[in-house]
Amino acid sequence: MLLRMSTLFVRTLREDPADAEIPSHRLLVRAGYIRRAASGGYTWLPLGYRVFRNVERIVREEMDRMGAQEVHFPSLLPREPYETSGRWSDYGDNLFRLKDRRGVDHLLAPTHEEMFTLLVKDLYSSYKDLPLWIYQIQTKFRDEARPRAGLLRLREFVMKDSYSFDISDAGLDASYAAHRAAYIATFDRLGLDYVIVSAMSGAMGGSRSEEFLHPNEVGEDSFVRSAGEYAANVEAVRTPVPDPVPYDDAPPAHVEDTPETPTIDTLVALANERFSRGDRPWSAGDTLKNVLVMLAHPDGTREPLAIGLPGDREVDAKRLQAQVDPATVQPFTEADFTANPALVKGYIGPAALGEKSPSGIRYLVDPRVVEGTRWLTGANETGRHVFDLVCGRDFTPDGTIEAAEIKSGDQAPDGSGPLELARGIEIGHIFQLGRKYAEALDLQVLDENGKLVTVTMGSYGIGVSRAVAAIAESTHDQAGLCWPRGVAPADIHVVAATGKDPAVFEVAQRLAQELVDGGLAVLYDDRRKISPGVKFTDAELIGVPTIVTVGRGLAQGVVEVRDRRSDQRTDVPVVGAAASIHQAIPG
RNA sequence: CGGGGUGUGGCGCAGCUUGGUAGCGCACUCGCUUUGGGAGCGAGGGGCCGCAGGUUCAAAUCCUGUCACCCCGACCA
Repeated sequence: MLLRMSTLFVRTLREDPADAEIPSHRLLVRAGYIRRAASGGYTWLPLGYRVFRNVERIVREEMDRMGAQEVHFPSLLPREPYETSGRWSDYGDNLFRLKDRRGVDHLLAPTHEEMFTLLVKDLYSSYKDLPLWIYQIQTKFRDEARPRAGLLRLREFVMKDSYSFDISDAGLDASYAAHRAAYIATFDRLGLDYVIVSAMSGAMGGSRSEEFLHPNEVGEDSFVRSAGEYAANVEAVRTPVPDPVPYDDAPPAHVEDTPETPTIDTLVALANERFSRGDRPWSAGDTLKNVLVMLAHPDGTREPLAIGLPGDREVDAKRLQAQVDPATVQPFTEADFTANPALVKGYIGPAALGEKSPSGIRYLVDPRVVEGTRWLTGANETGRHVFDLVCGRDFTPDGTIEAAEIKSGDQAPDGSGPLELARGIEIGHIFQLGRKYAEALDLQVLDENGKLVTVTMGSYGIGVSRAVAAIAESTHDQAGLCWPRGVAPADIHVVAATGKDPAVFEVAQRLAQELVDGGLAVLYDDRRKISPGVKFTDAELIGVPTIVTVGRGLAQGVVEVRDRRSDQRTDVPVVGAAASIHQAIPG
């Protein structure tokens, strides 16, 4: 394949586009790979589409290699299956809904669980047909509230989604493991770093779910990892539970006047001023903060919930939400306080909380609040707090909840050391769906005893367009893009480093053609009247892994071969140059 | 949905405060020169100033409304 710069449909930009902030977005636009066509929608230009197709090809090859079979669904789908599964409404505003000319509802598919399930139901009815792994590489539509960062979050994007169908839980485990291995192989080939983090699996719980995150500060997913093996989505982090503390020697709880202390900060300051203790000053971690929220359940009922946590931590809204799903968390309003007179805002203490308390409000505490721990907390009277309130002696919560924020330095639950917080781009997600869709859509097969059993499923996604952005994000440098071999738009970029000398063009042209004949994809800068400087900067911006410069070296009978990433340069003789260049390229 | 910001040629921007019929750099076209690190000179083409109302003799500029886009947050396989 020979691409000539003189005719290639591309225009490189000298300046960064104003709306691009992150490197992949900036450089993909500047180098002429993509153009914005809509909010959350990008056009692939020839260079970009070549990269896209390379990524797609690698994903496809690894899916085929594991034994999955490719199918292809429409994106425009009827409402009915999604109505049956509940997702027509559950998916919320992110679902693109539309009507046809007869007023019939349709949607643009955000994922295809329903259709895959129905397809299998349509064709298969025996355990002998399973396991089955099928996948597609498809355009997906999601009406994202806020598309952002170029290709990172789109409203129309390409995803590889595959689905496994098994008769048993053990079979699902095996299908899941097979996908996990295929994903590892895929991302390794793409040259993308990743961490595999355990993820929350939503309302059903219990099922296994892991995300492949490419660690990068522009990513939208927060995760934690330890120096050891441990890595997890922030929502999925379990707090190590401390051992109970003996409290025989603990003084009895005592209520003190603490005027004007509605916040943790003011309380700690006052405690140190008036109630200083010998061994160490009071700190936020000595206090027990009680936060109220209102849960809205899917059936429309509302339930107040009190969360007790050490005063040096905030409630993490995402972690809390993940814990209470499918209910949603709403703020506790002034009206709610009025409706619960037992709650004294700013001075709420355990005595007023709990299902057996006067308020009847369910009271869940952070796992660190174990038996024997003693706390400085609200006394349920304005301007008063209680000291030395011992958990298990003076109050008993209704249970624990993982809602406190994770802090860098917290211990990993598996004992592998302190956690570090990081950001990542979600490039893959594997998920044991279980029987949710099979039950909703009635996918059953006969087992070996002739009995109907419900099939268990897994779903597995790779964001193809997002992977392009992630690769650009992780490989670029100051001068431009810097593609790994395998996804680059070409193998070799041949630069005729002059605007006029016909001999240079002749040699460059011949060399480019020889490389093409050898099976390589070559981008050849054959532009006349373009100064060498421009060609060099363009080559660096475009980021083909090997740049061959034909120019003044010709006088000595050599051309320069340069590695884009390391900038290492070698002169090779013109005679036999194609062969030696080809040989030097791995793969 | 909350907060912030921006809409002027393909791209990046100035002009707006203080109304007078649109400008700069890059890119593009033509000519001459130049040719190993975003060349020089000269001559050109291209913009109903996001849209709709209003004020005014006159609106890119002032007023009202509206739309779009970007960033932060909320939300989100």
